[in-house]
Amino acid sequence: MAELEKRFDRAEEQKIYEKWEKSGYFKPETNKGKDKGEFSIIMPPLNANGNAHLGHALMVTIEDILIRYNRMIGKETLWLPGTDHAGFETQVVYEKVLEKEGKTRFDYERDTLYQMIWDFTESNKSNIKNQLRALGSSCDWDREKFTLDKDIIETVYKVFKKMYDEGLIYRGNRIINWDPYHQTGFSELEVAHKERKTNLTYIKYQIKGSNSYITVATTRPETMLGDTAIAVNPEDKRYQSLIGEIVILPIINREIPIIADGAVEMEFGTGAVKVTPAHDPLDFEIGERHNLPAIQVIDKNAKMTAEAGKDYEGLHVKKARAKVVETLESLGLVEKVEEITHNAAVCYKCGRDIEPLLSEQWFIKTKDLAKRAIKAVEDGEIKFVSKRFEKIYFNWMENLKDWNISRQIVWGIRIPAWFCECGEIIVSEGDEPKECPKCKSPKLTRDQDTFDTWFSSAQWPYAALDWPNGKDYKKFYPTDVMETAWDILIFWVARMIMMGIYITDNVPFKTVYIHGLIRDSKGQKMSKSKGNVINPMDIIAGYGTDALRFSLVIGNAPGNDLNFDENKIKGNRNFVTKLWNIARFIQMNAPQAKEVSRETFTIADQWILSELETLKETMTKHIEKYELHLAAEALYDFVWYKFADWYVESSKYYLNDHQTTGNTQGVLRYVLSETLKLSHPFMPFVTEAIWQGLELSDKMLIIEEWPQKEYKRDKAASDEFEIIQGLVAKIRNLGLTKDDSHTIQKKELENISPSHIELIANLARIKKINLS
RNA sequence: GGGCGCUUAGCUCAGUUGGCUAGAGCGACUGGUUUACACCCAGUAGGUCACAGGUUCGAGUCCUGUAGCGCCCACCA
Repeated sequence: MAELEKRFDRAEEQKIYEKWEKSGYFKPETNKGKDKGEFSIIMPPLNANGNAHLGHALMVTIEDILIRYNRMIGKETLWLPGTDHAGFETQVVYEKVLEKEGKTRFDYERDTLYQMIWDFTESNKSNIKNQLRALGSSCDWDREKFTLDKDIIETVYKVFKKMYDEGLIYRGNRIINWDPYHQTGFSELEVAHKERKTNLTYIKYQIKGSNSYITVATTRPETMLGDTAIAVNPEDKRYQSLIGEIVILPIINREIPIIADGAVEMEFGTGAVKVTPAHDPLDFEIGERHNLPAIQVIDKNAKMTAEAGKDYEGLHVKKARAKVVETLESLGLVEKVEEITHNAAVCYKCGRDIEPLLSEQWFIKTKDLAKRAIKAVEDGEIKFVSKRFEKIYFNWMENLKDWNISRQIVWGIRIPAWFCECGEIIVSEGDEPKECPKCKSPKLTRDQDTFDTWFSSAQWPYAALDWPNGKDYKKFYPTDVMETAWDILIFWVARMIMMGIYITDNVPFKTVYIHGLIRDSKGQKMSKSKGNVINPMDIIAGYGTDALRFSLVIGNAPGNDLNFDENKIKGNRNFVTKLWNIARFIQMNAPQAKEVSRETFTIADQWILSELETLKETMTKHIEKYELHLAAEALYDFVWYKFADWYVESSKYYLNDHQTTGNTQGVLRYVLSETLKLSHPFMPFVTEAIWQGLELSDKMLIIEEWPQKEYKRDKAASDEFEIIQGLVAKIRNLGLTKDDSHTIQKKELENISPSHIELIANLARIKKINLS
């Protein structure tokens, strides 16, 4: 047996990890035949476009704790790792790489660009996987998946076709959020809103056949070139008589009707609104209800089209806006201009303006999918930790819109649809179609677009498990826990629930554990631009993985954001060292396994064993309830303030008495080994290192059994030991030295056996206690 | 406009279904080189649990309202 070093060497962590990985214990097969059931977690696929951050560290820590605990319980435990191509996100990252070389993505052919991003992604993947290893992730790397794996794409295609055939997916020319800078459409979720001051222009439209006008207010005067109606609220008394009248659209001189629609707010502006179905989401809806034509006056580069008239064609919207206002003013049609603050739609990544415009895209009808997804949570088939996230989930699901799943980018899963000249759309889940089934023409062009990344990640739970026939799918679906951060609750979790139920007729997971965001010490979000990002690998290098993991978990209630504080890490590094030193003490003083005899337990033995039983119960209960922060706290308290401070201290006295030496050694080793098992999910490295260093068994700690109830408590003995602790503390605070003696009154020793007076003197580090 | 949180010791936060004198870590202060550990040991101080009502034998915990802070969603053109 090699002697433990003075300090736990962080470099050992890597070796321990290699041993584990080589052993195959990360695989569910480790517990095959134990008949304790299954436990599974699919790891949220990591974006393969950068390095691991502290959020990943938190995710891995929580999941790894659950996995290691369940593995020790004896369940067949699957933790499936994966990476995500992260379509648009990765493209944005990669565009920055290109920018440094003075290029843009439009400088490359589709296939070349795809290959370049592929290579970029591959190198990131291997980095990030090594970072997960450094964090101690005991996931089954042989089952790793990538969202662009062949089998995943096949699943995505199969599902797309099924949804198309069943009418849940349709292609439509609808208003979408277009990003002229990135040249792609977005779903509602990728649009951010920025408060901004802007002019609200009041424009007069002449009513046909009269000299009177109706005034509308708009922040986007240039879109008036595409107006096809004026709308007022049907309840609005001011405009009752005008409904059905025709107005002359200035500049263009188009005749458009005044219509009534309930969506119009009477309080805003003049209560009359210009309707531009092609360039405003609300107007689009009004247009649909009233069968209004949609005239596209803005193109995908945010420039005016020919429809806007030759005076405006080619002008950028901002220039066109100024020109329209100028022209209207010269015609005397601008009533007034007010400055207002409103929320402008911008790209969530770069903050540039979003242009709502008409575009052919693929949409998912979400209404029915949402209904079932809501019910599953209402019925408790899926539970959220913490429960408050259910409210957010419901709030969003009840207001869902159809989901635009097509993106005009190269990096992603290409949509398997072909268009024929005859107008037919062919969706194929497999090979490229040879000819149009309708007109038999062989001239088919494939859709250029790719899927929204979330369309594939929404399918992750069943796709990664090889739905529908895979062995893992049959055994582990639905998974037990989906663990992720709250900021992708609706992007991802909600959509997985919808897709999972639709495809498998079963929920994709039973519990959703939501963790918080990690902020800097001042509570600010970490971001590259602020320069306050902390790299978990630096923390690991400085303090060790165990200290980092423990710090991320202790005192952090599920779902709450966490302010990262290096002092906390330091404190928990000290805790790791504490455990290490307990082990060193035991190695020196109880080097061999010893049988214990229960009949001759000392009060200290009784006390620590009783406390240990309590700890086992407490920790098990907390972990089962996903209260990892409380489990960690109980562990910390036991190891430091009970085991180290009192039991190890009193063992110094008992080890010197040959009558109690053997039992004390046995109990020291026993309590240590049980403590290591209980600590292992939280601090896997140091515990395994001690376990093997002290040769506590011939198995690795990672596959030891989670501690079960073992000792019956002797309450009287434990109580007595606690009274002694109080007494000792009091005496120690008197500032006596080892040569002093101290006199105490007999009545203070009421519940203490006289045989323990020497123990008290010993713990108090004084020579002798006299009684008076 | 709708929704969700937060407000507990100087700082960062716990506090499970309402139940003993409200806890931890860090910091501060007092004392201690004790044969595992100064990345240590024994202690001390510090809180009208944001505020105001209510329910209850009992409220940090449940209800109502107020204030401050934060976040999410949303079609004020």
